Formats: sequence, structure tokens, C-alpha cells
Amino acid sequence: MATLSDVAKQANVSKMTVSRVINHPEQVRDELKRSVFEAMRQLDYRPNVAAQALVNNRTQIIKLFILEDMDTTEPYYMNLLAGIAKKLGKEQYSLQLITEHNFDIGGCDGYIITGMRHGDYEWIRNLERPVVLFGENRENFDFCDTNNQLGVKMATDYAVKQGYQTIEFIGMAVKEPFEYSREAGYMMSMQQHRMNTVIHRFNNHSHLTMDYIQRNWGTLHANTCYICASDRLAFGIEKGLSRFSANIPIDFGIIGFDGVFLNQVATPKITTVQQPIFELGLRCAEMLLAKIASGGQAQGVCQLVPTLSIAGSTRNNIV
Amino acid sequence: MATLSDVAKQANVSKMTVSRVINHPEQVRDELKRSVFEAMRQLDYRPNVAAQALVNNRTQIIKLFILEDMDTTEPYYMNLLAGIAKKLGKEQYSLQLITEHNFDIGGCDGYIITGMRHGDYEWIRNLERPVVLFGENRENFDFCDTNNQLGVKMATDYAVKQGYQTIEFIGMAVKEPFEYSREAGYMMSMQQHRMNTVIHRFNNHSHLTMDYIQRNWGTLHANTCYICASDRLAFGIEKGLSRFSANIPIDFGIIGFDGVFLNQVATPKITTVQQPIFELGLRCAEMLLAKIASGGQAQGVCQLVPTLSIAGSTRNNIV
DNA sequence: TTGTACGCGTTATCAA
DNA sequence: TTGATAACGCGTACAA
Repeated sequence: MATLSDVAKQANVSKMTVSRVINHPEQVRDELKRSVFEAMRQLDYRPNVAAQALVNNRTQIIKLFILEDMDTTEPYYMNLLAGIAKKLGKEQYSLQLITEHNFDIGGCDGYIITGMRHGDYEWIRNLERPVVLFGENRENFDFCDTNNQLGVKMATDYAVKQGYQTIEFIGMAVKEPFEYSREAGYMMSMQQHRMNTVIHRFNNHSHLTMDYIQRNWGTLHANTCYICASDRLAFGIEKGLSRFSANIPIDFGIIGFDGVFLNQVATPKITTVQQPIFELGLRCAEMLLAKIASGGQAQGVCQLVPTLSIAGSTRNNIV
Repeated sequence: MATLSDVAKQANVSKMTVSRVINHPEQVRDELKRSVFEAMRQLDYRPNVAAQALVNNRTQIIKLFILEDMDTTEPYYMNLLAGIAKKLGKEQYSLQLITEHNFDIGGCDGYIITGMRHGDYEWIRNLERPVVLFGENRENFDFCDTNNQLGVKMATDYAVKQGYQTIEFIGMAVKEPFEYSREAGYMMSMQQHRMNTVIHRFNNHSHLTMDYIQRNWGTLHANTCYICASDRLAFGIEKGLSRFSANIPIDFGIIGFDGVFLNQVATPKITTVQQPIFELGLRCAEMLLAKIASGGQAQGVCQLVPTLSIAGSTRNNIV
């Protein structure tokens, strides 16, 4: 592999000129710059990341903590990871993945953390390197997330437009900001339309919502749309309704949230609030690298607007 | 962060002695070793990975290529990744993830590649660093994988034991070794039991097998078990049969392959060949690091035995 | 604007 | 068995 010195020789300059062409190009004459670039091209020069890291007192490593049990979540994280990886790769950073299976060891330049719950914020606050969270929080950490409230508001507005007379929210039984925001989106839309609100909450398993439908089938009335806080919950609702050959989407509408995987196996496919997970991964990484470069300055939040992906589980009258 | 020199001072020895305690402990007197360890403990010494990488002419980076479209695969890769990450973290390696979204850049010490198809082997062969594949292949690459043949054989044997009179294989329509092996496992079991074989093949989408059942319901006969090459295919079969209120598992049995995620939302849960994905990730990484350490020597293959996870989609008579 | 000297933390080599 | 020295590739400080 070619080094700085090799390029310097080839271009008849000193190492430092080559280094400057890379890091402070404004300090070098255009003529020299050209011949240095030419030499770099000829030798296919790539900076040695380890040497850069050593001299800059950095590691070029980002740690990604996934605090949730991955087996019970949609394949959500793989897309996030792909987004993160794209940015990191471009900037010559690499990744260490920390899960329940392996504990932390060694240094890094910064952290991306996701799946955190209440009790986690304390130790996260004590980390000595820049942190960006993936997931809404109200503890003043920089974060990226879907705009949860807006997403559910869009979903609820759509259900209203489609003329469902009863619109109920199927929430997740967790006391976390993302859930509060999703419920708030539902409440806001319902208030605007002066409709009555009903919120049920379940742990995030499809069989729980399926059971719910089966136990309460007798009391359900047609022309209802269920706005669900996850595709899992939505999937269970659909399955329960299908058991009674309910007329979806005419008598019952279903809207989910996530739009990652589950939908590929649902019949009919579920209308869902589609999160831009890959893009969010990118943004997380960008935010973190910017934070590192700036010496740890707060970067604020990045909330991307999801899209409502319309499918067969809701009426689709042109309005 | 404490360095070698700090530890050396604290222990009243030279840097080299400390370095040797780490890398060639047999060359150091026990007494010195003890005081060096004590100093390392006191100062919470951690080797500087960048410096090690620089002097050893390595990068401490492994690249993971996922050549498949992740959105259409089960959340399979996250478990693989967790396994890989565990081993890499322990050995102070970090990861770069290469997918369809980002192209390769910069150096590394070795590759783990998965999701490859026919045409990929040529460029893989030309890589200049050690490679381990995750996925059976017949091109002489080192690899880790489930023992696909044995897994399906176990599944088929079980179906036979449960007394299903007709046992059909629902395969994936791909010309890849893992599929050949799974079909071979079915064939082998059927031959041993002198039963007639039927193999259908579909692209790996649940709606295709669901459609198949719906179109052919009239011609199906009870007492049949479907051995499927993936949980997706199995999921579609179950869904199709459910449409006709078929009696599962009495009249129809279903066995899938993978056991990752899909099963959490199936009713009844599907009996499946459970792959030890996390463990396989570990092994992949171990194999690759061993290969790197040995200067690139072939490591052979590692085929782990899956377990048959028995659930409600097959009869369960004590035999 | 360009070049020289030095140091980052570690390991291999060779001498003691 | 242990220590001094040089080297890995790069960037900063300073000198020219």
C-alpha cells in the first residue's frame, strides 16, 4: 500500500505537502496540488486509518448499543444499521455492535444508542464520549427518530377521511416517549374532528390483540378503524377479525406503524405508517460524526416525516 | 488513557517487558509478570488498538458483505451480526458492513460474506484478504452454515414418525447449494422410508404458497405433511390451509425452516428447523480470525446441527 | 508557501 | 530474562 512518503517522492515534494493537500488544501499552490493529486491517483493512495487514528488520538470506531431484545423486534435494526454503515464507511469509521450478548470493551469515538428505556438514561448520561440516541426522548439527548406524533396523526386523519365512524387506538403498554407521542397524534386528530377517543393498550405481541378481538367480537360494531402503534399489534387485529370473516376494509379498517417486514406476509396487506429507517440511520451517523468533529457540541434533534403506505386494510375512496 | 509507558513506570520495568507480558508472557519471570499485571490493573490499562494496528500493518477491521436484499429476508442477519460482533469485540476488531447501499472503500484484514449467488464466486475468489463465507457452497471456500441436509432429514423423519402418509417438499426456486442440500435431506429420508417423493418449488414468498393451496385445495388429500425450505413458504401453506379451515395438525402437517421471526405471528405456531444463527455468527468470526492469524490458511467448514422446534403445526404423538 | 523534526503507542530486533 | 532502539504512517509545531 502506498504511503504519504511514496506519494511525496512521486510528486517531488515533501510528505507534509501531501498531507496538507489532504487536510489543508488551501495552504498549497494549485500547481503542486495538481501534481500531488496525480501522484495519489497513480499510486492509488489511501490514507492509513490506523496511523491517522493514532496521531489524532482517536479510534475511528463508533459503538452501537442495541438495548432491546432483537428477537422480538421487527428487522428494523438491519435497515438502521445499513444507514449507519453507509455514513461511517464513507468517513473511514468502523462499528462495534454491543448487545445483550457481549459487553463493552475498549475505546471508541462516540456512541449511537437505541432501544433504551427509563432506567438507561442515567448511565448514558455518564458516558464520556459523544452520544446520539436513535429514539425519541425527553431527557435532552440529541436524537433521531420518526416524527411519531405526526405519523399517527396522518394515519388518523386518513381514517377520518375514509369515513370510519369509530376510530380506536391500539397502543403499546410501555411508558415511553415514542408511545406517548403516537397516542398524542391520535388524540390531536380526534380532537380536531371532534370524535370520541378510545385507547387500548397491549404488550407488543400480535396474539394479544388477536385474543382481544376474539373475546370481544360480539361487542364490536362495524365501521370502525383501528389505529395501531405497531405492525405487530395491527397484524393481530387483522388476524382476529379474519377469524370471523369480518369485511376488511369495508366494515373494519386497520392501520399499523413501522412498515418494515411483517407486512409482507399479511393478507390483506396492512396500511401502515412507513418509517424511513435507513435514512434515519444515516442521519444518526451524520449527527454523531458532526458532534465528534465539533468536540461534543449538542446537535439537537432530527425527526423525519414518515409516509402513510396505503394498502388493503383500509378503504381507499378517492376523496 | 494509560499507555504502555505508564504501566512500565508504575511497575519499574521497561515498556518492552510490559509488551511481552501481554504478547509473550512465557518470556517473563513470574515475579515481574505479577507486578506488571498489578500496575495494569491499577491504571486500568487498555492497549491502544490504533497503535497495534499501525505497527502490525493491520487494520483491525473485518468487512461483512450482505449481498442479499435485506428487506426480503427474515431478521436473520441481526442475529448473525450479534454473533459476529461478540467475537470481534472480544478480539478488538471492529466491523464494516457493506450492502447494496454502500460500496466498499478502504482496507480491512478479512471478509465475511453472505447471501452470495452463482455469479459472485468469481470476484470473491479475487479478494486479497482472507474470506469466510456464511452459507454452504461447493467452490472450496471456507464456510459456516447450518447442516441443511441433516436439518431437513430430521424434519422429514419426524413427519414420518408422526404417521403422515404423504410427505411433500415445498422448496425454494433457486439453484443454490443450500437448497440442493435441503432437498437432498428430504430425498434421503423418503428413500429410507420407501415413500414417494413430491417436490414443488416457489420463489420465497408466502403468498405464492398460499395461492398454491387455494388453487389446488380440491385435489389435496388429508394426512399430508409439507416440509418447507423456509418459514415463509410454510407460513403461506398454513395460511392457505386455514382459509379452508383445514384441520392442522391432524389432517395436514407443516414444517418450516429457519425459526427466526415469522413464527412469532403464526397460528398455530409452526414446527420448524431452528438454525443456531447466533452461534454460526460466532463461528464465522472465529474462523476468520484464525485464518487471519494463520496467514490465510484454509480453515475448512463448520456445519452446525439445527434443532427441530416442535409446535402446533404437526402432530405430536409420543412415539 | 514549503520543509524538517518530532511524537502518537506499540512491537520486533538485537544487544546486554 | 530484560532493555534500548528503530520503525509503522501520519499530523502538528516550528523553521526556512
